[in-house]
Amino acid sequence: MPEPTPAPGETKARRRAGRPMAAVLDQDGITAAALELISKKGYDGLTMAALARSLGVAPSALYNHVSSKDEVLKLVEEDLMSKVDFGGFSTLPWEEAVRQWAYSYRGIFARHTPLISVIAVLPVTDAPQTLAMYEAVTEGFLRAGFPEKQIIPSIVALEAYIFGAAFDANAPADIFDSGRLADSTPHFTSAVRSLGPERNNYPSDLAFSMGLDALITGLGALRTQPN
Amino acid sequence: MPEPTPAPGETKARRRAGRPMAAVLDQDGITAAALELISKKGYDGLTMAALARSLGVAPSALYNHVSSKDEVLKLVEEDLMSKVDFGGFSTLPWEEAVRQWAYSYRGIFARHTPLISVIAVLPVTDAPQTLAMYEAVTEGFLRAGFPEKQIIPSIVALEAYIFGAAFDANAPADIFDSGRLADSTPHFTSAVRSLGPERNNYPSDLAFSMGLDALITGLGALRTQPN
DNA sequence: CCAATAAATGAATGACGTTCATTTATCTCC
DNA sequence: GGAGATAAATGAACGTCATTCATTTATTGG
Repeated sequence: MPEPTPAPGETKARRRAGRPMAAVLDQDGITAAALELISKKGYDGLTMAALARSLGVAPSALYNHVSSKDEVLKLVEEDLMSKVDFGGFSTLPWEEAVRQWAYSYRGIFARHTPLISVIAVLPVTDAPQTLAMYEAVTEGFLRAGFPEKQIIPSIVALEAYIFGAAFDANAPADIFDSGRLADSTPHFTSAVRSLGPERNNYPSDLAFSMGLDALITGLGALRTQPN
Repeated sequence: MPEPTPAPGETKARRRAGRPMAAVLDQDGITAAALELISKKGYDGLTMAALARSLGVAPSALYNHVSSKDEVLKLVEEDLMSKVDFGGFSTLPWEEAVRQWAYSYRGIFARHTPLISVIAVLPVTDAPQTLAMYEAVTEGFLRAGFPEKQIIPSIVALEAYIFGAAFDANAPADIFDSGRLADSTPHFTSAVRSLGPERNNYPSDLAFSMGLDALITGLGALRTQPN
C-alpha cells in the first residue's frame, strides 16, 4: 500500500470542488455503536448487519468509513486502550503503579478477549492511545531506575501475562473438574480440592495476584537505581 | 445435557442388532487430517469442507463423528497437549522442569494461537492428555515443596503467561514502530531503539525468558521445603 | 434373507462479510 | 442559480461458511 499516508482522522484529503452528502456515519459513531452492541450481545452479536441496524443504516454504508470488520475491531481496541489506567506511573511507587495498571488492563480486556488475538499482533503505528500508554509506562520504568534496554522486554512480559490472565478470568468455575478421570490424577485432584470446600472453585483472581507479585518482584530486581 | 455420559471413544453404545456400514472416518483420522490441514493452510484453511475433502468424504459425513467444528478444535487441542514436554518434572530440579515445560508449551501453541481462546476456558473433564499434564506438573510442584493450596494458582499463573507469550511470539518485527507519532513518545521510542541497531526488532524471546525467570523466582519462594 | 443399525451422500438453509452499480445529497465554481 | 464534482447511502447480489435432513448405502446378527 504505497499511499501518501493520509493524516489520521481524514479518510482522504479534501480535493478540488464539491462537498459530499451529509454524513450520518463516522468512525467515532461506528466505534461507539460497536462497543454498545458488544456489551449487549457479546462478540457473537457484533455483525456488520447488526452494527448497521443499530446505526439506522444499510450494512454496505459502513464500508464508506471502514474497510472491513477487522478495522472495526481495531477501532474498538484503540478505544478500550484509552480506558486503561496507567496514571499511577506518574504518582505512585513503581510496584503500585504496575499493579494498578495490570489490574485495570486485565479487567478491561477480560470482557473483550476476542480482541486479544488482534492486539497482540497489531503494530502500534497509528494507534495513538496505545502509544500513549506505552509512553507513560516506559517513563514510569525509567523513573524507577530500569536500564533502558530492559524496559521493553519487561513490558512485553507483563502484557503477555495480563492477556493470558484476561482469558483466564472467563474460565468457568468447574474448569478443573477432573470428572471420572479423577482417580488417575490423584495429586492434581487433591490440589484442586484443597482450594476450598466448594467443589470447582477456580482461583483466577488469586492466581493473577500471585503471578503478578512474582513478576513485579522478579522484574523489579532489574532496577539499577533504588528509587 | 442430562445424558448417561457415554464412555469416551464411543459416540454411542452398541445396541441390539445389525452392524453399520464400514466406517471410513473416525475421530483420530479427523484429528490427524485437521492437524495436517492446519499446518499446510493455517487456521483459515481449516473449513469443514476442506477437512472433508482431505478425507475423501462429503462435509456432512463429518457430523456423524463430530458434533461441530468446535469439537474438531477440541480434538486438535487435546492432541497438541499430548506433545507438551512435562517430563522434566520427574527428573529435573523444579526450576529447570518449569523452564522446559514452559518453553515446550509456548512453542507448540505459538503456532496454534486460535486454539488458546478455546483452551483457556475449556473444562479439563474428558481431556485426558491435558489432565495427565496437570497431574505431572502438580506432582513436580509437590516434590519441590510447594504447599498444596499454592499449586493450582501457581500453575494457572504460569499458564496465563505462557498463553500470552504464545500470542506474542507471532507479533511482527515492526510491532513497536511508532511511525509518525514517534515525536510524541520519546521515551518509548528511545527504549525500542535501544534494543538494537536494527530498526524494529521485537524482543519476544528475550521477554519470554525474562518474565519466566521472574515467575520462577517469585513463585519458587512459595516453597516451604528446600528440595 | 430380513431387519436393524449407523455411515455417507447431496441438496438445501441461513448467516455472514463484502462488492458494486446506482441513487441521493451537498458543496464549489462559474 | 445552474453545472458538475464529490462522497455517502442504498439495495441487490455473491461467495463462503457451518450445519441440517431426508435419503441411500453398506454391514451384520438372527
